Amino acid sequence: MQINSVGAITWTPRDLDVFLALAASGGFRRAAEQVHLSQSAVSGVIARLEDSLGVRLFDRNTRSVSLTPCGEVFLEQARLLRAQFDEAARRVRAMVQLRAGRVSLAALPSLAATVLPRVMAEFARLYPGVELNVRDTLSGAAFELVRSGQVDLAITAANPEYADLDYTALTADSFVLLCAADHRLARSRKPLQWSEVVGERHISMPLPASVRQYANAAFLFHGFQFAPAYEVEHIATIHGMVRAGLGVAALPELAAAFVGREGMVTRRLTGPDMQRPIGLVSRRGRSLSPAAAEMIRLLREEIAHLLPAGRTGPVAGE
Amino acid sequence: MQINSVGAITWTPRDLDVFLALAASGGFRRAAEQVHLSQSAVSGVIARLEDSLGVRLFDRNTRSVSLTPCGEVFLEQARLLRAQFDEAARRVRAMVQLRAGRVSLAALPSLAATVLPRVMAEFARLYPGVELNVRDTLSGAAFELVRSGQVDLAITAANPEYADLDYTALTADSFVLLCAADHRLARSRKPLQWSEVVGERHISMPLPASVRQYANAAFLFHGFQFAPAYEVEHIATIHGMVRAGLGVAALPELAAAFVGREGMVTRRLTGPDMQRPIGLVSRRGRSLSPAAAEMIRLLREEIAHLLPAGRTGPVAGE
DNA sequence: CACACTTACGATATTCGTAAGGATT
DNA sequence: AATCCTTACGAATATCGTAAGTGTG
Repeated sequence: MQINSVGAITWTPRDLDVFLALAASGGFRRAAEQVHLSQSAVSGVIARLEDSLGVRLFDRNTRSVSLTPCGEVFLEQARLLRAQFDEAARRVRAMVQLRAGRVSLAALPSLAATVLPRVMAEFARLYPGVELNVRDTLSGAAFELVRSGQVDLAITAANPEYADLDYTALTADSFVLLCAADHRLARSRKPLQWSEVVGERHISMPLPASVRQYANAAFLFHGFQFAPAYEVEHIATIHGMVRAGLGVAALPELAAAFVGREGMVTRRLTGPDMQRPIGLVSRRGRSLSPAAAEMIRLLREEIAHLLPAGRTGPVAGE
Repeated sequence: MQINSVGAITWTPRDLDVFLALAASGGFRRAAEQVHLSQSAVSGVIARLEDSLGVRLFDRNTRSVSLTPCGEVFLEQARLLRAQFDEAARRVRAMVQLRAGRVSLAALPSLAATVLPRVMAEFARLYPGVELNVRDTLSGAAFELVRSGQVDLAITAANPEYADLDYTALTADSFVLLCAADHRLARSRKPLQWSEVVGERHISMPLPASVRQYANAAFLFHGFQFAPAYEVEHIATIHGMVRAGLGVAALPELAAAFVGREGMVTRRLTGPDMQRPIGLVSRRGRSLSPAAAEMIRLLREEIAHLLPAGRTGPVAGE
């Protein structure tokens, strides 16, 4: 009964439920049952509520309980508040349960065009509520996008320049040679030595592409300058040209894995290792969204499926 | 660290403030200062919050604290929630402080046209945020409107038929006679006996009006049948007709008080008391809105001002 | 080595339930 | 006379703060 100076608001969702139950049931005892409390507890909650607002919220008599005009106003607000509580919890839980959210990632074009689409399709099928966002960029740009927070994740070749970012290896991509089915080198399926392919007409990508950089390095490692006959931007173009017999292509196996196989043959390139390390890049110390974590899981699964067994180390012949 | 089964949500506005402070300040110690708590308390609040949602909301390291993706989502929700809390308190308080709300009342036409407008103007001036709603109705309708909750309040003549409603007397209205300034009865200002006015040409209202009912009763009380020469609906019409010398009018003093005085004279009608009890009607056991309570206060004030001193009892001659 | 979050533990405050009290129909 | 809300009081629970612990830059 004392007229306090309208204390700070400290209502819990529970208090609101009690209020709503009382407003709905029109009786302290009935309300108490609904919320699994004793009447006296309900009475206490209501008293505190009224105290904190400085107004009587209910007109009580022994027969019935009804809202005062202020109570009506508060009822409206309490409903909104309750809904907002539920909404807050719902949103976060939807995100945790992968029913909502967004995952954005950057990937090397050679991966974005090959392994990634499968994973994306699977992800979209499993989690239709999650927005999916992919950018196919060169390796440097991928790192930058992660660093600036524009993407959650990048799947790209390792790069020690970006030591401030977390890199976790996924696999190491060995090179294969892709050639037309009627090509001379297509007669056998056995692994090839790099020296056997140096003299061919090669089709590759321009220098900024990691595919090309690793190819250059591989040739250099064996004492040759890599001078491709053609330089094209897209993996699909390489594919078409190889099939047409314009030349052969030395490609990381993940980049070659999904080109249509018809009319072409891939042969493993062995010899001193020249592998492309592929991994995931994310901001150090920042946790990933549940959706991004799940995307990683699916990626790992897909790659494990493609490159079975202990295929993270050097590649032996098939 | 234990993975609880995502407990029920029991966040207080305080918890939200702690969360918001931490998100804004990026440090437990700084957040603790902002909300006047110890770091450990802040740590505890955040831990409980994360526990209740089943997700980590912040990435912490010794140097900095930053929101996780789920934390970002929760931040958005927490802001809305906080705003909704404030809004709820604000709405109710605005109502208590008469900065918002609505008061609807019914009044007898004879009052609605005379005393009420002044009070309404004063109310509107003092509390511009409060919506004002008046219906001028006959006595019976006024009671019905209160009973059905369509108006908060009625100001009308007492009626024992509506014993289920609260009636609190405001005043008792004595009758006065209104006549043109050049009328024979206007020569004196002294109180009149009812017997002196029986023979005049009277102007009154149709039977349903309480003004007419009380006039009938007054005449009957003195042994006469009241047979007005004219019956008109509106007080302003009576006013015009009286001034034009078409007749005189026996009116309750509140109903006569505000007719323009020019060209007319009022004389008190004394003799055996025949007063019209005027009072406030509201629903029994239902509290009034702060605005309605204030309206009552202003009404009382205005009436006390009009009918000074102990003028609630029988009316002596001026 | 310094700074900042986490955990442990004792003190405090709040809340709940039982039971008695009071008021209204 | 019955019903229902309010108040009082003891018990349980939860929270806060101090202080020590741990990990990171």
